[in-house]
Amino acid sequence: MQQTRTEAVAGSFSRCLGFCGMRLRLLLPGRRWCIAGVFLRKFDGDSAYVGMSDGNPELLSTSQTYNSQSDSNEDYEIPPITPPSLPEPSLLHLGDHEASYHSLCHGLAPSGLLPAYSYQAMDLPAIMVSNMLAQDGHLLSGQLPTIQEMVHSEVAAYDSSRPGPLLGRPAMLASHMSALSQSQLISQMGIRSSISHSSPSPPGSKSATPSPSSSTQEEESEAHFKISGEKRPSADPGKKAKNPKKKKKKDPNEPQKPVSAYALFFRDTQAAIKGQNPSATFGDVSKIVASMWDSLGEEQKQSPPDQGETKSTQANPPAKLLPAKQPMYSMPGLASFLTPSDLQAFRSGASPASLARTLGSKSLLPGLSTSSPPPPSFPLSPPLHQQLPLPPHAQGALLSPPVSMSPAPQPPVLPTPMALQVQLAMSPSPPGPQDFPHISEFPSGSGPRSPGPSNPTSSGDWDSSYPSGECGIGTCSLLPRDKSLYLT
DNA sequence: ATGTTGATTGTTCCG
DNA sequence: CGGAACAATCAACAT
Repeated sequence: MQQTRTEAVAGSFSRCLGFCGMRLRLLLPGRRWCIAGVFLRKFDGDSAYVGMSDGNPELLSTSQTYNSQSDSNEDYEIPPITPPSLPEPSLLHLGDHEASYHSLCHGLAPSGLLPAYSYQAMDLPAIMVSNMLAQDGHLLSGQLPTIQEMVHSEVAAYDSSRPGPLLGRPAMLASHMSALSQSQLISQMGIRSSISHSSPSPPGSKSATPSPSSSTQEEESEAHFKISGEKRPSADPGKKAKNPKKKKKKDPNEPQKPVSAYALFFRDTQAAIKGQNPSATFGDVSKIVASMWDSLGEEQKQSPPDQGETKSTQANPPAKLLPAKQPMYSMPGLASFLTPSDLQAFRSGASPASLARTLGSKSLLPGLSTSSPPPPSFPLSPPLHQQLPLPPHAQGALLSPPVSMSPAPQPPVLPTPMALQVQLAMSPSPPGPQDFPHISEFPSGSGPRSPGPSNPTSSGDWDSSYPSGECGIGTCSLLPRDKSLYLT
């Protein structure tokens, strides 16, 4: 079964003709190919979204294949998988985000099938999305659901417009949640966070008490209770006694302190983790997040946690750097790309520590420390984590199978243009030559890069299309910067 | 101590 | 008394 499904997946959309930085070239069913300029993709097991070069997401549906080949999509038996050995840190340095793609895209496996673990990864429910920026760089928060929403609601938004494949099956994997590589998580988050932050408004409006008044709290609170009819917290019974001092009521009017970087990180990450592994408890998630956090590297942690959110920081430029509408804290979330396997790794005890090690800060922050990227030693059969940052040409060689494809532009599934969130990430602190010219190209959508004309049959083509630099660390460094953004 | 999320529990009010 | 609405608490972890 696994194979079957895997195959389906591979056949449907995982032929990765090339992947570089934020661009993904995919071979679609019907021999069509597309360049996903940006993306983010969401997998709910049946489908994947890929941001198209034109900024519109492309839905790659695999459901047909699945259906035809498997009895029920709903119940996959996914045996616990042992994640392939984690890649060397060095391998990760570039590609957090590639990692996720690889899981999907490395259709190059000898058998043409994706490794089981890959398939599992795809199976996971929510992964997702990102680049919520409009082509012009505006955040699409209003148009696209936040990641969290997507994760939890399982893509409701998309589903609504798309009958078919995209059903999330959140619960399905709970028990099998499998391993996610930290790197993937991180990379995913990187992309995603921007989204989530775009809609800062806490969903839980309930707590969002707009405490109107601002006088003495006590009085106020009392008045509030009276007026609203709500009950004031009566002397807490049992639990409170337990830890009475734990929470003292704080002044509603009191300015909120900046949330710590870790908190933000947690926020972004947990959604992804949960999405993939609904059954994960808070404790589990917390541990995972902690591991990931560790993996991020001290360097970043050291940065003052006053992110953009903090007003005080506004003096700092992140805001300036970022496109207008960008949330200050636009660290791309890892969340979206979490793969089950990653979680599994964590859960399985697969030593978070080791993971952390693996994900050393450098891995995550290529841009920052592109330093010693040992030659990619990733296995031929690339396991899950083949996120390696290969030089463009190298990637081309590896990733682009000789496939002939005919250009076939596909109608964007989503109304909302996906944006290159990357821009955001990049804009802030460009360690290198980061003007991603190509980015500007993409938005045009119908540009040359688009599915049409170009006939990316050969890696060379791919390469030529995209300057080597793109795949280089510099480009990939976008993700890595995620954390930095948090910390910014 | 505070923050992260989500579930649970406890409290109060109303019909 | 049951239901609704809301607040408080808890979990693990980092700051």
